[in-house]
Amino acid sequence: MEQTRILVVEDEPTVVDVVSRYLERESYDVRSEQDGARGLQLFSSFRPHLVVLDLMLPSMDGMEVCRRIREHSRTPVIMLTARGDEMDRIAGFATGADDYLAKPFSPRELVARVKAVLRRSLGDAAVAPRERISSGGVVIDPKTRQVERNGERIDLTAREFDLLWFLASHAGEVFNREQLLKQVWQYEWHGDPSTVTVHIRRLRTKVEVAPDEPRHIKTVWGVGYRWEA
Amino acid sequence: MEQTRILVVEDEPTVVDVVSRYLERESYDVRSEQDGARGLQLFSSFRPHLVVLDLMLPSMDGMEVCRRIREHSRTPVIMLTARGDEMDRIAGFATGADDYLAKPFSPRELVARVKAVLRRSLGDAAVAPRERISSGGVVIDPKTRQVERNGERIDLTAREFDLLWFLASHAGEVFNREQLLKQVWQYEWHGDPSTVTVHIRRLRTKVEVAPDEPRHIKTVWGVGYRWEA
DNA sequence: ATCGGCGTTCATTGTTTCGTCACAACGTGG
DNA sequence: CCACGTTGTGACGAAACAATGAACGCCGAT
Repeated sequence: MEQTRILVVEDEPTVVDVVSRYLERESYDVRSEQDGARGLQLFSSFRPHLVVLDLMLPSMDGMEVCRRIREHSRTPVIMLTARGDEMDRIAGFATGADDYLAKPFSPRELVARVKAVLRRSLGDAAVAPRERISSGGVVIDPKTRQVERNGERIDLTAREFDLLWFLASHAGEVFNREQLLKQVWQYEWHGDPSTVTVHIRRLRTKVEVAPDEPRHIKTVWGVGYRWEA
Repeated sequence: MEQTRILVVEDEPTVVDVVSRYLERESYDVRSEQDGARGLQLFSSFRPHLVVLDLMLPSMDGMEVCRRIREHSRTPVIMLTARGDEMDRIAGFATGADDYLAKPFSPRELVARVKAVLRRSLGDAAVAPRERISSGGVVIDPKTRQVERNGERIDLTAREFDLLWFLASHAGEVFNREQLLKQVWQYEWHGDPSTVTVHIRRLRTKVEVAPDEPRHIKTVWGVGYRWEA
């Protein structure tokens, strides 16, 4: 079981210390960084599931960090702010954080918010560890990003894998093309829904035994697609 | 199955992204527009049940948009504002918004307000999560769009499913053909009421054990149809 | 600079579904 | 029980939608 990773970017050591201890007690994998720029670096390598971000930071402030993160990821962000005027400052710009917490806050409150955000913004599937899915002879491993069918390895491209993973980890649910574009492709990207169609087709030729009579990747006419276990 | 539609008019892409994600997670049908004028256009075609509106917008500010909306519709509006003085400004003018939210707000808070306002305007049905209905041996699952009768899977087309979902989720209520056209078919569409008759028939042949002696999809003579559990 | 893989888009073809109609059957009230 | 309005039926063409095949451009590796 993969631990859920949380990145804390905060310059006050005591806050970092307290927050980390509380989060670790909930068995999250916590790492921290003291300034914005290095926080961003760690974000890339650590790939956290959630970021706790102080608004006031050396070298690059929280808003900017948040914006950079959002440029290429949907990782939820909880913003820590001082009271009053700082709150106002955020108001002008809208940072797009998933939640805000005004200092001083109780660590328990933060833990509660972290859990709520993880559950609600990413869904139970994302809070749950990313384990291998085995579905009708098809094994999908998100860690190695490898797929096997009856022991035979199947080579998928990055997009193909992401699409397959999303569908299979929401087995049974129907998604239309717009939803798939939003979920699997990067957000804020207005692509052609037919892109999805083509990727579905390529996935079928690789994953399905009989691509023209798909057993798993079903078409729901007039609606979208569904992974059927 | 008519999804509740929400229009978000907000120029900050990150806010749009976060808000959309949270609302979509509650299975609302969300669309967004970046400026006031285009927001109004989308309002006409999309016909949302609720509008989330930023006060500060390019091309036409939120208050003006709200006023225009109110000229010909009662669609509820939730207004997003920066702190303090802007809040006061709105209070002075009466914009006719149904609720206000000061930035920065947590998306959870917004979702809560959206639900509260929707409950007031549309009733509980619009807020209730779309979960599986089990009614007289028939199980209808809106997530997977699958229907079962006594464990046997029934294949329905998109329209058939939507019609069944609507009827079954309003069990006991009678609807005439006009009402069904409005509720189940696309917003504002002028079609032949006999279309409904035909779909009812097709539904019966698939869902009913004895289509000519329907147990669930009852005809109310001279009025319309009713789902009987 | 060139090549090849990948992701995207487009035009075309193939398939499913929808809406409509004419007519039959039915229920109701006179 | 007859006449009339309402509902059910079967079939068909149009429209909507999905699958396909191919081409293009981007980017990183060679």
